[in-house]
This record gives sequence, structure tokens and C-alpha cells, in this order.
Amino acid sequence: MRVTAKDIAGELGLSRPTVSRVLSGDGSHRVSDETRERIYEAARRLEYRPNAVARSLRRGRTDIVGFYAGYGGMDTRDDFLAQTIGGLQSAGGARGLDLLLHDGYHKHSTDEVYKKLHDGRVDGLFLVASPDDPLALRLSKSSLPSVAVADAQPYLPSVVCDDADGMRQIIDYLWARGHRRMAFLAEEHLPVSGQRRLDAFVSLLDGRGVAAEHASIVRVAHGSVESSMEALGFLLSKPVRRRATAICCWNDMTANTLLRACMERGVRVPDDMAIAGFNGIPSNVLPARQLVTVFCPWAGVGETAMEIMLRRMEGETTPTETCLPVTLVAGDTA
Amino acid sequence: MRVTAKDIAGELGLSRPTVSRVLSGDGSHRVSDETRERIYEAARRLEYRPNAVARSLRRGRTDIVGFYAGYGGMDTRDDFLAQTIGGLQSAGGARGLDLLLHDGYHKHSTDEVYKKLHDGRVDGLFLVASPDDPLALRLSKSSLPSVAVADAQPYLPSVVCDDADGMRQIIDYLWARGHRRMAFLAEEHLPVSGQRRLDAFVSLLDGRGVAAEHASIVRVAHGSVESSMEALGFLLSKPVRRRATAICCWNDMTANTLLRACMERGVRVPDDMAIAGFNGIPSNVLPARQLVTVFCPWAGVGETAMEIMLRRMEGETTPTETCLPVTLVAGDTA
DNA sequence: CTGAAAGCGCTAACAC
DNA sequence: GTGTTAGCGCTTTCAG
Repeated sequence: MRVTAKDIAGELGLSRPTVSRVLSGDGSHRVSDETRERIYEAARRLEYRPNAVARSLRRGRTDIVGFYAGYGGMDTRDDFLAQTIGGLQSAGGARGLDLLLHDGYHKHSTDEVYKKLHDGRVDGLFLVASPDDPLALRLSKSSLPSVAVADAQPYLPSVVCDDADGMRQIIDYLWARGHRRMAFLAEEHLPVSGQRRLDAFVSLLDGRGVAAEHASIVRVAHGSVESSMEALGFLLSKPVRRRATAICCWNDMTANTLLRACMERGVRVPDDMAIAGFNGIPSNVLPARQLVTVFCPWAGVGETAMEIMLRRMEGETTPTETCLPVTLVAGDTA
Repeated sequence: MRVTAKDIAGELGLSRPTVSRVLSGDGSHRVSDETRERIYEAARRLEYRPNAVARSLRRGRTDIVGFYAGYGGMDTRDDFLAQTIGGLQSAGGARGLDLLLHDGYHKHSTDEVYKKLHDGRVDGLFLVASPDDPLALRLSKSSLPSVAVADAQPYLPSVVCDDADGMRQIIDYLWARGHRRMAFLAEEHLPVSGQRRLDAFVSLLDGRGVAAEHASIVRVAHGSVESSMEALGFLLSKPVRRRATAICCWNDMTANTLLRACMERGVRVPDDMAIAGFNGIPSNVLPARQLVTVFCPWAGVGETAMEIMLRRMEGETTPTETCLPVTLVAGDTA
């Protein structure tokens, strides 16, 4: 049997609350130094370990925050999420908060997922989800403090990278290098951040007076080289004078896949086609080509989100959206 | 106020246990279909969400498993750990288990950390730690089912990749390509898996009758190109006939750093020096050089560890050590 | 088939 | 300074 505060109280002829007061470091009550010492000694001797579950039930607080990524197939293996989670962890750890990674609960309904998330195990929740996910709306109306990370949510405080400005930096960079006709490589389903990059792409080119017809938007299948080959073929099939000279990819992975497709097809980068990415997770591998891209501070997103969460848990009002600055990474692909 | 089972019972003129039996899906007691329906209806209408903390306290089980990485600086950002955690999550999710990422608790004593880990919040714990970490011994003697992942622990069931066989594959590969004198590039502090690779390296070369003096073991600082340059300089300073023609690096990151050092120093790979790594996390970037390395199934380590954990929690006996097979990745660096 | 009683281990409120 | 009482919300006896 596990040792409880009751055992210690019995052992010393004291009452449970006294033991609890000492061992939980409750400063509001004064306890004699002698009693205090005896309690500490007995706790050590009996190897007392307080039960956090009972404490949580009583206090109505667990000191755990949850993390839920609702996207299909998105998990900690996605490198940028791993960075974000790392940021959440280090900022949370400093305040004594641990992080509960909720399972994807993919076979369950919104209702069931909501119940699992808001079942008292966590004091707050970080959400990565599509903006049309009914779960987000549900959470925004609930008493569970929630913060959206990486992808902005309309009804939740959100912490994201500045996609629009990143796109601006890329277009400025390409423009300065003489590119006037650019294409955008998207995927079938873009997350909010991807959609924002695309929107910025369109409106920035528009702002520069580039006729819409010159800005082609092409969709590829996630991670498929074949699909990239097709997209590339499509773009290159246009008459040279109207053909894009640079392709902005919605993220680095798409750009890297496109690079492979270019190699296989014998398209020289950047001479025949310039390529830019978006995300900039530093990797330790020596890359064949240094992608022109934008560095996104994902760990900072996690840290910032945690601070906002703490403020939310205190009942303070928090900004609707926090946009972290991103920086261009010059490379040799454009 | 939050709706509880008591509220539902009151609303319907029933008792708490009846409500609980229906809503927790307790099959042992039979409840009339009518009562059952009324309870479901009321639960829906009042938006009842069961309190998991109270349930856990009563049941003495949380359906949460913990993950603790005790190494300094090691966290979810390490790509292989991210993969391992992904494996834990997908295997655990299938059984309805969520994962609690414990903070590093770096400023705390072993005793305090142990208490935080074994405080009732988790039903089991996955540990990544150095084998001389007193925490591991402590856990092995405790009632908390624990499983070591990635790095083997002497007193805990461990799930790891087959470091020795991986090293054998690399040496076979290098040997077949004519290499007879090899060096090993380690770091100041190697984790168990790294040490095992090193041990295998030494004994394998020994088994092939290569005099120990020909097998140089060099230590570098973590991630430092300068340090790699020095190591390289040291190895190249030896007389040509006794100089190593290939360097086995304890992991891919070290190998990649060494590749950079070779580039900066103008050492041609593999002509002047062959290089092999270890870990093989697939990356989507197009690498300048395809490292000769060994692919380690880290996600599989997580999944397997979870299965072992489940068996342990059932009280079954489990293998002391589970070694997952690794496969050579041929490349152009050797 | 359902209810009454008890208790998981802890802490907050109030007494003295 | 310390003890008494009560209760967080749930589920597991045991009755009937």
C-alpha cells in the first residue's frame, strides 16, 4: 500500500490537515518548528509521495496543459510541430507546467473529442486545427482556456508566424533579382498559414501591377515527386514570354520535392527556374542546394503561446492574434 | 458550475451510481433500457462531461503514460526523439492512452524528480536517461511500470535499435570497399547507444585482426565544426600508411558536421576520406551527399516500447531488452 | 434492475 | 498552532 498523508498523521499522532499544510508548503497557516521537522522526517522515512490526482481533484487544477493537433496525419513527427512543442515545453516547464499530448482521437466525433479534451485533466489547451473545424468553435465557447498555435483560429487567441510578411520578403527578393512572372505551388489542402501565404502572394503581385494571369497557382499532392513533375511540366508548357521564371512554394517540403523533380527533369535551378520555400527549419544535413526561404521561429511560437496561455488562465485579456516576425534566408535556388 | 453525475441523478430522480454505471459503460450491471435512454438524454441536454480526475482518483488509474528525458538538453526537438514520441503516441492512442511529456525538472534533485514522476498522474513511464542516472535505479525498484527507450537501462526493460549490428553492417560495407584502417568519431559524452556503437566498432575491428593501434578513436564537441576540423587534422597528420581511410561517426549529425569540416578543409569525400554516419532519419531536403549510414526505426522503437509497457501494466513479464533491426543505407560518402 | 453507503487522498473553512 | 468537519466527483461494494 502506498503511504498517504493519513499514515503520516497516524504515525505522529497528528491530524491530516497539519501534515498536508506542512508538506504542501501552505504558508497561510503557521506550524511549530518541531512539528514541522517531525513531519518532514516521517515523510522522508516513510517515503511519502503526495498523490497529484487527489490534489488536483481538490484544487480543481492540474498544472498540466494539453496539446491537440486535429489535422489528419499531423503529429509530433512534423518537424515544425516538434519545434513548437519544444517551445511550449521549455516555457511551461519554467512555470512547473507539464504538457499532455492528446491522442488524435481520429475515429471519434467532435463531441467525443471535445469531452476528452475538456475532462478536467488539463488547465488549458493548445490547438492546431483547421479553421473550419467545429472543435475550435466549441472550444472558444467553453470554459477551457485555449490558444491556437501555428494556424490561426478566428475565435481563439492565436500565435502564428507572419506569413504575409514572409511572402513579402520572398517576393521582394525575387523581384530584386529580376523575376516578374511567378507561380505559386500549393497543395490540395492548405492549412491556414499556407492559405495566408497564398493570399499574400496574390495580393502582393497585384500590388505590383502584375496581371493576374501571370500568377499561376498550381496544386500538387503532398510529398509526391510525380505530382511536382506534372506541375513543373504544366508551368513549362506555357509560351516562354508568359512563363513563370520563379516558383514560390507554400513550404520547404514542397520546395524540396520540386527541387527533386527539377533534377529528374533536367531543369536547371535557378537558371531555368528559380525556387523559393517557406519554413526554414534548420537542418544539420549539408544540403545540395540552399533553398531561398523564410525562417519561422516555431520554438518562439510555442514559448509565446505558453505566455499567452498563462495570462489567459489568470483571467487577463490577451491579444487576438500574435504574429511573430520571420526572416528571409538567402540561398542559391533563386 | 460544471454539471456532475449528481446533477443528472437529481434531474431524473435517480441515484448517482445508476447514472455512473450507464455513462461509464459499465457492463457488469444491467440497467433498464428506459432508464438508460433517459440518462443519455439528460447527459446530452445538460452537456455533461465526466470528470476524468475524479474518475482517476477512484479507479487508481489515469490512462496516461509519461515520458521523461533526463539528459541535459535533450528534448522533443531532437529529431529521433520526436520520431520515438510519435511512435509512442500512435501505439498508445490506439489503446486510448495519452502521453504526458514531463518537463526536464532540471533544477531538481533526483528525489524531487522521482516524486514528480511517480505522483499518480501516470500509469507508466518511458525513460530516456544515462545508465548511471540514479533515477533509473530508483524507478526500477518502484511500483511504477517503466520502460527505457532509445538508450538501454540495466535494470529496466529497454527498447533500442541494434547498434552492434548496425556497426557491423557499416564495417562490412567499408571493408568490402577496401578500407582497412578506420577511425571512430565520438563526442565527449556518448549516450549508451553511442557507446555501444563504439564498443562494437572496436571489437569488430579486433575480430578482423586489425591491430588496435590502427583504430583511432577521436572525440569532438557536440555540433562544432571547429572541433571536427581539429579531429580531421589530427587524423590526417598521421603517416599515410598508417592513416585511417574511413571515419565512422557515432551518429549522423556528427557525420554531417564532419562533412562540412571536410569541405572547408578541402578534403575530398570519399577519395581522401570516407565517412559513415548512424541514425538515418529520413529528411526531405535534397542532401549534397548521401551519407553512408544506418537507418534506425525510431517510430518502431516507440511503438514497441508501448506494447511492452502495456504488457508490463498487465503484470506480464517482458523481455529485458528488445533490439530492433536496423538497415544499411548505401551512399556516396564511402 | 436500482439505491444506500463508503471512500479514493487531499485541502479549504472554520473552530478553539 | 492544531484539530474537526466536510467535500472535490466519481465508482465500488453490498443490499434488496
